[in-house]
Amino acid sequence: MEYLNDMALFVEVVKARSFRRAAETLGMPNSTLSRRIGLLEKSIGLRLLHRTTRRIELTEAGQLYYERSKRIVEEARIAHEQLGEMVARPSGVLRVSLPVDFATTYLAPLLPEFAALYPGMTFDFDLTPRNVDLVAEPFDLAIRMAAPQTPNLIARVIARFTPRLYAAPGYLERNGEPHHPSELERHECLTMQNIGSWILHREAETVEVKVGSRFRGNSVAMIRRLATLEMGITAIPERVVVEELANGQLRRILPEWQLAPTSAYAVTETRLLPAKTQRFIEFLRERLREA
Amino acid sequence: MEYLNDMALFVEVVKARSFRRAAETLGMPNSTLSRRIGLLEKSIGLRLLHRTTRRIELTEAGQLYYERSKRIVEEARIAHEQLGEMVARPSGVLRVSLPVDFATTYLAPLLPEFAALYPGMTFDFDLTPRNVDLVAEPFDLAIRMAAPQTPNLIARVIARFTPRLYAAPGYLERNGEPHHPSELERHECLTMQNIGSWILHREAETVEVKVGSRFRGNSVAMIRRLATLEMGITAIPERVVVEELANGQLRRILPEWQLAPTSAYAVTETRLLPAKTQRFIEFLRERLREA
DNA sequence: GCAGATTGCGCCATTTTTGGAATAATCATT
DNA sequence: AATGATTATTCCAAAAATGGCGCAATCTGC
Repeated sequence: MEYLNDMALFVEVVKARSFRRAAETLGMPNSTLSRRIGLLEKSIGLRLLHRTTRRIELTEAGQLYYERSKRIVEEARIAHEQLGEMVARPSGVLRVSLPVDFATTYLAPLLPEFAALYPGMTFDFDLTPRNVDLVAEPFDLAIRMAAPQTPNLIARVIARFTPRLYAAPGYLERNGEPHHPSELERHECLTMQNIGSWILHREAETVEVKVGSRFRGNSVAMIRRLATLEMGITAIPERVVVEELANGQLRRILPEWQLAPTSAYAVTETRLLPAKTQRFIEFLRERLREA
Repeated sequence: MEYLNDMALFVEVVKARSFRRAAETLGMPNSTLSRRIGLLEKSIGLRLLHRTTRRIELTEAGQLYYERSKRIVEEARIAHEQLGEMVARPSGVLRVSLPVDFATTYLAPLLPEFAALYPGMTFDFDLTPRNVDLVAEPFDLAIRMAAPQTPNLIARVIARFTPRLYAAPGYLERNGEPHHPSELERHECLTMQNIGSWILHREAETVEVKVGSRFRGNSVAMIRRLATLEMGITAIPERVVVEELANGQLRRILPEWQLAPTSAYAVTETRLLPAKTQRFIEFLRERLREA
């Protein structure tokens, strides 16, 4: 079963009708070519071509073998070219698993442009909080808000978020506006699940404050809604609340302070990705570098 | 263009749904298999299968590649099996170039049996005294009465002839019967072209006698005919004149003496022969060992 | 004819590939 | 949860393939 490469060499020799020319087009020394063909013949126990130094002629067996081989080699070449196209030209269905919030806030606005860029692509988004199994399920890509600790998964940062603090004017009127992070501990701080404290930065200064409230959720949209409903202070990237800021539903507080940046990751099972996936990640990185 | 073998390995891995099992059926260490598949993936720039240590799953690219590859590999396997059959089961046309005398005297009687042995074979005999070019002309085999001095031609002895001396009774009556080789010089000795002397053996004794006559020919049949027509003494293998001996046309003389054996050769362009040629040579060697 | 050019093949130092053992990682079972 | 079994991958010494080079043989242009 180790004769398949030699088959391709044989086809090339027959096509070129010469060892030397075949070796040239193949980019290999003719000593190698000659030996490989000789070994192929020995392995099947038949001489495939009569050779003089000036001319080569197919034997009966060689004729038969060539007729079959050239088709086989050609088909193999096509199969590889097709794969090559997958690497070069984005097409087909891109299956992405990603969090709802990321999809609606960050991805959705970018999609029309990306889709227009690559007309051959279609999209299949699975908006789910769970961490899908990239190996078992047919996803090309997952977007995660935290780097996966699983080994043999490749994670690339596609966006860095710097959450800042926002609250509804009504909430601030009722509870007062904090002027230093330390004051946050006595406020309602709307946080995502599993978050116990905020680490706040101002220039080189860093303050960690324990935060908490009666409301927690795993949805940024939910947190934001709670904030506009004057339920508390939230730490959230600016882009998420740009509309609420514009119409006055929310107002930034402690404007000199910001939280430690968090990142969004494009997670894949491998680095050897088809073009559709590569371009998508590339595009997101470019557009979301500093979100 | 060096990925064709790896394609076969990939197909095997997919079929076995496991590297280990595939390596087993392929008879290779799984370390090699793993590395080869990995290199294949790297060379095309796409991952073909998602692997955990427990399960193998095709990627989209892998699925596509497998669909194409399995057909290609299967066809290649069939092509090789077909060649294998050419080695194993003799079939097709056997083209032989051989001398007329060998054909009529030695080969013809054997042909019915050989032809019956291999019904798939047909025969094309070219009876010619010239030395055909085995490389340029489509002959599978040439039978020669002398070893070719050309290199890169393979000659196998298929028969050894021990010529003995015969003459027609009428000739002997007229010219007397010699009782020692030395007497031959004054006889009409019918020889093949280019033969100047006979080397005669009796036990360990050797005598060389200059021979010659008014008749020479390159045909044994011609020489034999001249002998029966009482034109002289001839040195010829017994089998050639068995009929003439039986009906008294010829008689053996100097019965204790015989000429140096000569050989008939099966000459081919290579040792890598299809079954039809191999079996033919084999058959001739068996039946003509001591002619 | 004859000389130069071309071609296939054998030889051997060098590079590449291989294969067994160790390692990492996953799944089933307790 | 933890253990044990199974499996893919990595590492490194050993084996194999490679590729200039020279040789022998042949063909082409003069």
